[in-house]
Parts: sequence; structure tokens; C-alpha cells
Amino acid sequence: MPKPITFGQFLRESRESKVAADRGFSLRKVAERVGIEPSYLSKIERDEQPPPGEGVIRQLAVELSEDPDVLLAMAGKVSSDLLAIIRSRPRLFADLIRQLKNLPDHAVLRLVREVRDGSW
Amino acid sequence: MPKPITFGQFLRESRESKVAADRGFSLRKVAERVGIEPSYLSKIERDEQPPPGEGVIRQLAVELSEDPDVLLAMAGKVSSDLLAIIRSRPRLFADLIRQLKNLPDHAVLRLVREVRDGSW
DNA sequence: ATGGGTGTGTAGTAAATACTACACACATGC
DNA sequence: GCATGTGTGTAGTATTTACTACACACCCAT
Repeated sequence: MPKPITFGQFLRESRESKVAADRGFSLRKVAERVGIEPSYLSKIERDEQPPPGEGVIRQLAVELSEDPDVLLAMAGKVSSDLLAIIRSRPRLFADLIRQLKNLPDHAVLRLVREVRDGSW
Repeated sequence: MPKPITFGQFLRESRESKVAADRGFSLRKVAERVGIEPSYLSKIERDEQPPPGEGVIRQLAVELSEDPDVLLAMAGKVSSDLLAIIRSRPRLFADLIRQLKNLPDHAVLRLVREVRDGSW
């Protein structure tokens, strides 16, 4: 297994990869746009503090052009809209997700596409 | 819509439906088997306190022979094993679940069965 | 009338969550 | 050499989560 990258590391790398080309990606600037204190973001990026709440993570995803679901996953969370969908039909979705647990990506992707393309 | 039943109401009804036939389903006895204080269970059943944590909910499900996923959903939660599955492949599962959001039950059920019966 | 069982009221606590506010030290450009 | 911008250190706070401990009042059976 490739060593698991932490939420903070990922954020820092994403941000630093952009700050060279655009000075608007300094820690302070990003923190301001996101709406949090710079010191807070600093601690998060160094994994000194646990990841922030969903709202802040979503803002960070926007600012850094990252996938919100991936960022949330790294933070040990799952998007609240997905939770709501599952809660609306718990048995159905619980069964399905557990069935899919060990299926390879391509098989699940096939499902996604079939559903989307409406062969239903 | 039929008025939404609360977590506490559901628990109380489930327990009281059993206590007539089996005195082991008194609030105190159930609380003891579950491993919580009777006063705590009392407050939960009357929705005076928010629902307990996942572990206690699972114990309640066992004692009352209810579906854990349904009970968790009523408590506004989602089973932690499902969360772990989603977090392991966030983009894949996020896409899939959002696709299925508005599909009728029978269509999702068909998916579940097809996957289970391994036409894959 | 008392002992065991019932549910409930009151009062608390420990830990986690999600942050803020401000000061500090360093660097860099003008 | 001073302002401006950089990241970081320290010290806190409010809210939520997840409960415990114990006392009280009622019922009913012996």
C-alpha cells in the first residue's frame, strides 16, 4: 500500500502547488477566502488540529479545486447529502452498499453508467 | 405523508408491544441488558434526550429485534461500516448514491439482486 | 404495611467538536 | 529601516455528544 496521505498533508501540497504561480494561494489568503483564521488553517495543514467541519472542507475544496467528496473522505467524513439519501431508505441503501463493498471499481462504474443512461 | 414517527416513539412502541407477553421487556430490564441507566432510556423513549450513540442503538436493535440500519436512520445516523465503505472509494460511491437518489425502490432492489446473484 | 418492581425528575460530568483572537518571528521589497 | 506579508505559537471558548448517579413517587402482591 502507498503510505496513506493525511488530510493536512494533502491540503498543504495542493495549496503549495498553486502558490508558485498565483500569490493568491498563500495560507492567509486562502484562509480569508474560506472564512477561517490563518492560524487555524496552519494547524490543520500540519495535522496539528483535526480536520474542520463539512462547511469549511467544502469551501477549501472550492478554493483549491479539489473534489469535495475526496476531501471529506480524507477527513474521515461523508457528505451530509449522501447521508440523507441513505437515511431516507436505510435498508435499501445499506444492502446495496454492503453488496458493492468488494466489487472492483469497473463493475461499480458500469452500474453507475447503466443507471445514468437509463436502460431502466 | 404519514406523520413522521420519532426515534423515541418507535422505541417505546416496540418495547411496549413486547412487555405484555414478556415481563423482561420493562424499561428497566431492557436498559440493564443494553447497559445504560433506566432514566436515560426513559428520556430517550420520550424524546426528551437526543438518541444515543451507535453502540447503544445497536444493542437496542438486538434487544428489540429491530433493524439496526432503520433504527440508526431514525436517529439521524448512518452505520459506521457503511461510512467506511463510502470513504474507501468516495467518488465512486458518491456518484452512485446520487444517481440512485430518485430511483424507485424496485429498480434499486433489482440492482441489489443482480449484483448478489453475480451476473457479473 | 412493606418489599420489590415500575417509570421519571434532577443534577451533574467527561470528552469531543469546531472553532476565535491575538501576538510573535522571519523575510522581502521599496 | 519600515511596512507589508508570511507562517506559526499560545491560550482560550461555545456547543454538542453521550452519557451516569441517585432520589422520588407510584403500584401491587404478600
